[in-house]
Amino acid sequence: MSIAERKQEEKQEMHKHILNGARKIFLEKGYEKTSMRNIAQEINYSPGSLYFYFRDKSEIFHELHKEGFRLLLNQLKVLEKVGDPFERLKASGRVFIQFARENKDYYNLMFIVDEPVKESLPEGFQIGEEAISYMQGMVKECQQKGKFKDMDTEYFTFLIISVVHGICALFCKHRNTSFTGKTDDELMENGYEAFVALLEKS
Amino acid sequence: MSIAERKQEEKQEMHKHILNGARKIFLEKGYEKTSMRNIAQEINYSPGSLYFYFRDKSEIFHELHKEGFRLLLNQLKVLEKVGDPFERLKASGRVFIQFARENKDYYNLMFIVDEPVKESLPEGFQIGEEAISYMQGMVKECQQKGKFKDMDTEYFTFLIISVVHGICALFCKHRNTSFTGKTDDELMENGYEAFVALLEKS
DNA sequence: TTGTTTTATTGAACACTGTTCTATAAATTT
DNA sequence: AAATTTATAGAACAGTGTTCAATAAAACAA
Repeated sequence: MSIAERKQEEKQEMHKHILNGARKIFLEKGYEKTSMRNIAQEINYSPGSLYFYFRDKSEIFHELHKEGFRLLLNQLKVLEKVGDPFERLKASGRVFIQFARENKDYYNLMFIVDEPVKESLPEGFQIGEEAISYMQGMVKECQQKGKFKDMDTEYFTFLIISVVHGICALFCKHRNTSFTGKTDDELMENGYEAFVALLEKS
Repeated sequence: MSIAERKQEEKQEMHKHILNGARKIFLEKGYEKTSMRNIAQEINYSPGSLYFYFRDKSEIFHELHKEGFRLLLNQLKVLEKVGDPFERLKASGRVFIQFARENKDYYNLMFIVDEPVKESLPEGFQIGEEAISYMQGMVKECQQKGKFKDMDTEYFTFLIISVVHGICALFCKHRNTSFTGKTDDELMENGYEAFVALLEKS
């Protein structure tokens, strides 16, 4: 089975190779403006060959989608050592926002563009559900320590996610140019800190 | 100049007629999946003729974009009679969320899809800036009455917009199916009320 | 080493897209 | 009645995602 193994490895390498080309183009031009021919050209392949490795364009995109989540979750992982759940919760929001700022294109692919998410739901957004229950776990911990006692756990979790996503979504669409004299970074950071201040008063 | 006037009116009617067909298709299928041929077919016209009335596809879309804003602003207008700025602010959020819920497709066209916004910026997002300064005005009023005194006006306004938009954006992408046992409506409403509760404690 | 079967790869083809342009018909003006 | 403007249609262009038959290369069987 040595040859079969090598074959499989080669196929995986080609898989990665396509993904590398696709990532570059996708992050450069976004989903809609990236064509299969663009990707093929990037790695000097024929367009048809891509379909030997991927079902369709959305499957390629979806791999990158998952990649983005892995990246984000890795950055959140360093917060595991933060003992106090409220501190951890606050820091999670900061890390999330920082991720969106530093990886605007990934964030777009992960949370804004929705073309291919619909079809590939089954295993597709499981990782998103994990993220939600991760947040919900932190909120519960906080509540066990006396914070946000009078809040419904689910609604409150949904609110927190909404706040953070709202900040990032506005940033990604650069709809926030209307705030004069403040940079995007300042708005996101201080906007979030305003929310933290509200939480702390609660 | 009577004939010229009639001509102009006829042209405006055709303009509207195209817009009506386009609105139907756009709201049915979204921006990307709507083609000029779809729109032309809807009103039994040739694709090329659309370009006699509109520069391109994005211009048609942009008219509907503005239409959505007019709709939303009309619904917000009824809140003018609410005297207390904090009550008005809270109600504005509710109206906004209700608008997104009842007009998911418009909301998508207005705040999520970004294809044509880039090019048509000049007069294009002025209406968005107005909305922001409207919000900021309310926040200022609240502050003059002693509410949120220790908050920076701009950041706090940005936060509020982020909260509301975040809730609506999650709803529009139905990314919130991961919350078991709660409907979208419940999540949006009670998620927002959780935020209101935070504001009231402040 | 042959012949046979998998495995990859290509490039043409299909049906679509937004947009442009020419030809033409209709309406208006001269 | 002739000339001119206005409006419409439909073909054409370059692009899209995707499919498919032909083919080359590699692996396996004899």
